[in-house]
Formats: sequence, structure tokens, C-alpha cells
Amino acid sequence: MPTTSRQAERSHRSSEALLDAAAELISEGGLGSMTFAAIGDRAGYSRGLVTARFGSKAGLVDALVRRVWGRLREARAVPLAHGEHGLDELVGLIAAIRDQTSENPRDVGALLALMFEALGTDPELRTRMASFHENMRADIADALARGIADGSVRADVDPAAGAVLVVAALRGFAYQWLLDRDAIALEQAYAELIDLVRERYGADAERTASVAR
Amino acid sequence: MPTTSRQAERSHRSSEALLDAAAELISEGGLGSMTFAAIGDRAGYSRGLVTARFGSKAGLVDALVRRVWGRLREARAVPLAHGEHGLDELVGLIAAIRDQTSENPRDVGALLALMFEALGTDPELRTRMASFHENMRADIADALARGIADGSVRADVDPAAGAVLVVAALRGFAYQWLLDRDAIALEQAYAELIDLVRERYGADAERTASVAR
DNA sequence: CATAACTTGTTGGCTGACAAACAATTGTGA
DNA sequence: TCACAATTGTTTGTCAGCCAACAAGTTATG
Repeated sequence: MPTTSRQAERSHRSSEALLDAAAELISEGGLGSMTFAAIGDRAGYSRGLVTARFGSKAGLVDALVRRVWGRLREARAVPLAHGEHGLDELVGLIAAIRDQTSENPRDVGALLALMFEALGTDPELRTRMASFHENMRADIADALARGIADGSVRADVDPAAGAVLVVAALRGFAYQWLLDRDAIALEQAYAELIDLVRERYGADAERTASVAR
Repeated sequence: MPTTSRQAERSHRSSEALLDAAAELISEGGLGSMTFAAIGDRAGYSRGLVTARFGSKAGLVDALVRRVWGRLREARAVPLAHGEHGLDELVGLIAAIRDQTSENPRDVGALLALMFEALGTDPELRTRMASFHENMRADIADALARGIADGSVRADVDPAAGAVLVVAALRGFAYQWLLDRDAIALEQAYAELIDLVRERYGADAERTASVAR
């Protein structure tokens, strides 16, 4: 006997399908194109099911963010992996984001689109994303500071300024990618960023070490 | 006698007021909060005047973009100033953007918000912003390539990758700034970027030359 | 008085939310 | 094991709110 009843399985399937469709729609055209009717259409259900399942639009967005967030956390693309040298932690974070983006472009695209959507009207989404980025900057600055302490990062680096720059590069890549996916070589962009971090913030890097890849 | 009639002056004043209000609203909450009623309210006119003056919402956005664009062009923050060494052109562009942002945060903020809004539903806005960024990357890559030729840029730099990174940093700064204006020190961020460009792409930079400011 | 500037009234389309109906599944008593 | 009631899943109908667009009317200018 299956530990999950057929009912539970049925609703789980539909929930996933709805979230998948919602992620696709957001990733393609932002919250504006994520209408209940469009979600139901694409998922193969009715428009009414979304409300029944997630209560409201905010509830749906919340569930979507939680799902994507959880997967990123599993892949260690949200928090930094402690235990290594500060510089390697930072490089590891960038690489994890890079990998997640190529492995799961739909969900990552949706999360990124939501980040940019947070500049809009919804105050809840705005504060959520604002604090997320604040934490991210703090984590990166912390990694740089620890890197200075453990000798992997140059002593004259300003951790806060470095954090702002790294986050800016990550969001800027994502923006250009979402705007025109064919115009940006994401892999190459991340490679450039990693190389830059090593060269500019690394303690033992040499100018001649900055070979692509 | 004024070359402009009182009638023309009157309509000109109202048009400017409407565009000002529209820019403020977009800058604060994106296109979503830029409703005809809100514009009229804030500008001290009625909701109907916007349509009468600009025909449609698209017409208003178009007029707004043209106005801001024109001012940036005057300030040389859109095109690159030719005639200098490639590296200095690039640094000059970044500095011009920095200056415009602090001198005219309302208009620049509106343009930036429109750029992020371009990820949404409107296909016209999307293609417009996509081609703008494509041109910007081409300009920057061209400056880097000329820098390699004139000796101001390191020979092993990949102009295309550098262009993507610089544009990413600019948009990423703007994103973090729009999301939480108090959390980001824009001046310092631009300083970090300029320093980075000089250190990473400059031909004659030395590691010890990377002092802030 | 004629034309331009501006306002107010109205309409139609779209969306989120909810409620009531319908369908599938599961539990229960004999 | 079989009927049948209760529960859970899903759909369709409907309503209220918001907004862009237009049209008709009002006020200012020449």
C-alpha cells in the first residue's frame, strides 16, 4: 500500500503542475503574465484550482518562492559553504549559482524575475527581497573578511564594497539574460566574474594568472 | 514679447509637470503605480489630461524615455566620448552615469525602473531595452578593443566579456539602489567599479595602484 | 466668438476572489 | 464485500474593483 493516498498524490501532482506553470509564466513575462487563467491553462487544470490550493495570489507566490528557495538551499547556492578559505567560499557560491542556473533555468529564472518584480508595487515582496539581498551582501562581506584573516584575500580589500560589486554582477548578468537570453553567454560571464574575484580579491593571484576559464 | 504664446507655455508647463509626476511614480513603484489618476493627482491636473496630451500610455512612456534619454545624451552619459584612449573612454562613461544619477535621481531612477520593467509583458519596451543594452555592450567592447590597439588596455582582455561585466555591474548597482536606497552607497560602488576597470583592464596598472578613489 | 486647454462622465476589458456545484476517493457499518 | 455517507479535489458561475480610453462638456486664451 502506498504511504500516500491516491487523493494526496492527485493533489500533489496538480500542485506541482500549477507551480511549474506559474514559474514558467513568471520567468517569461513577470508577474503580469502570471494570471490564474494562464496558470490553469498551461498546467492543464482550471483557473479556479489555484485559489483553492494556494488561497490567494500572494500565497501562490509564497509557495513558489519557498519551493525554489528550498532547492537552491539544497544545492548550497543560497548560503555560503563554510569551512573553506574565505576566497574559495565566495568562488564556490558563484559557481553554485552558475550551476543551478544552467541545471534548472525555469525555477531560477522565476526567482530572478520575482527579484526584479520586487521593484514594483507589492511592499511585501519588496521587503522580502531587500532583506534577502542585505543578507547576501553580509554573507559575502563576511567571507571576504574571513579571507583577509586566513590570508586568502588581500588585506587592502574593502569587504562591503566587494560584496556590493559581486551581488551587482550576479544580478546584472541575470538581468541581461532575462532580457535577451540569446545575447548573453551566461557561462562565460560567470567565468569572467570568478576570474575577476580571484584576481582582484585573491591574495596570491598574479596578473599573468588571469587566463580565461 | 515672448516667442512662445501663453497658450503654448501653458501646455508646455502642464506637459512637463505630467512627465515629472510620471517619472516620480515609475521611479517609486514601477509602471504599476503609474496610473493616469495618480499622475494627474500628483501633477495637479486631472486624470484625463494625460490621454489628451500623449494619446495613450505607450505614448506617455515614449515621451518620458525620449526626455530622459535626451538629457543623458546631453550629459554624454549614453554614448561614449570618443577621442580619448579606450580605457579613459570607458571610465568616462561610468563617471558620467554616476554623475547623472546623483544630479538627477528622479529621471535616472525612472529610466532604470523602466529597464527592469522591460522584463515584463510589454514586448515593445522589451525589444527597445534589449537593443539599447546590445548597443551599450557593443560600445563598451569597442572601447576596450580600441584600448588594446592604443595600448591603454591589456592585450589579453576579452572585450565582449568585459562589456557584459561592466553593464552587469551598472545594472546591478541600480537594482540594489532602487530596491533599498539606504542600503547602497552608490558613489562608493561606482568608485569600486572604476577602480576595478582600471586595475583589471588597464595596461599599466599595478596591484598596488588599487587604492580606493 | 473661435480655438485651444482642460475636466468630468462613461464604458468595456481584464483580473482576483469567492461560492456553489460536480466528481473522485475514502471511511464505515452491516 | 457492498452500499452509502463523508471528505477531498476540481470546475464553473459570478461579482466587485481597477484601469485605459474615449467623448462630451467646461473654462481659459486670443
